Amino acid sequence: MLEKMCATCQYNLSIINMLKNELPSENMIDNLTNVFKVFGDNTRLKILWVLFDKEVCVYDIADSLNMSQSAISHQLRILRQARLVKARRDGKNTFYSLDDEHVKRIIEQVLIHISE
Amino acid sequence: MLEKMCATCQYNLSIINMLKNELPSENMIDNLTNVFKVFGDNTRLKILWVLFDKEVCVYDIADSLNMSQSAISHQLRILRQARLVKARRDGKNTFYSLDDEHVKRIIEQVLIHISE
DNA sequence: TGAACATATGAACAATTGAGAATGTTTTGC
DNA sequence: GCAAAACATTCTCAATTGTTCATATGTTCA
Repeated sequence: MLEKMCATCQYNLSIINMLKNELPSENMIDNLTNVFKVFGDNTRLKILWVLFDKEVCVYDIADSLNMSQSAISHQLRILRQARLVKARRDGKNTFYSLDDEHVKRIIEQVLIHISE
Repeated sequence: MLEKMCATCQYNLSIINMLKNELPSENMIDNLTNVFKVFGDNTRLKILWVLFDKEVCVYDIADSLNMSQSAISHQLRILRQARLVKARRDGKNTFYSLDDEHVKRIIEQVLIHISE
């Protein structure tokens, strides 16, 4: 299946190859685990899922997950700080969406892992 | 940069595209977050880093991370249960290595995310 | 301006988690 | 068989984390 890698794959691999021979700094490890910790919560992962292909306001996220507005708002702040989602205010509503394509790619890789 | 995706990239994207339109089951979410939780700890991430390109026994992992054998063993069990590392006994030693290439790919994606 | 709606924040509490200490289990060499 | 080496496991405690409840902030419109 891996006959020939495209530029994207090669670029990605090069990043990890650069680092594989030495332990990264404690700071780099912190940055990495902090991102993983943000993904490691059911509520946050569901929020990301809701935002996969559309922009949604806080109330609608809470509604579709059947949770309180407060709980969702708290988690959205954590997701925002990790730069996984971005917010856009429109009148009384704040609409959230994924900050970049990496979010999908990260979840994608874990999905591939558990589906084997 | 994304001129044309290779088979690997397309396969990967197809997995997430399949799922994006509906909330996954609670069970699927649990499986996903459990993997993220395992990655979300400094000690475990460093262990994975040590194992990136070689097989290492418990004592040597503890030594290179300057931590107790007990702490390392504890985390290795969690990594084993998540199928991120595998163990091979050779006499008195147990050698650990990454269970598959996904481990690298998962960390790789997060590295790409934080390096932007 | 003030009521109504949408969202954010703070404090408190319960649940989870990582590390250390002590102990248990396997394996090797004598 | 026994001692030593290499790991694994159990228990406990301190620290972190997610949720709820109450309250604050911000926005629109009459």
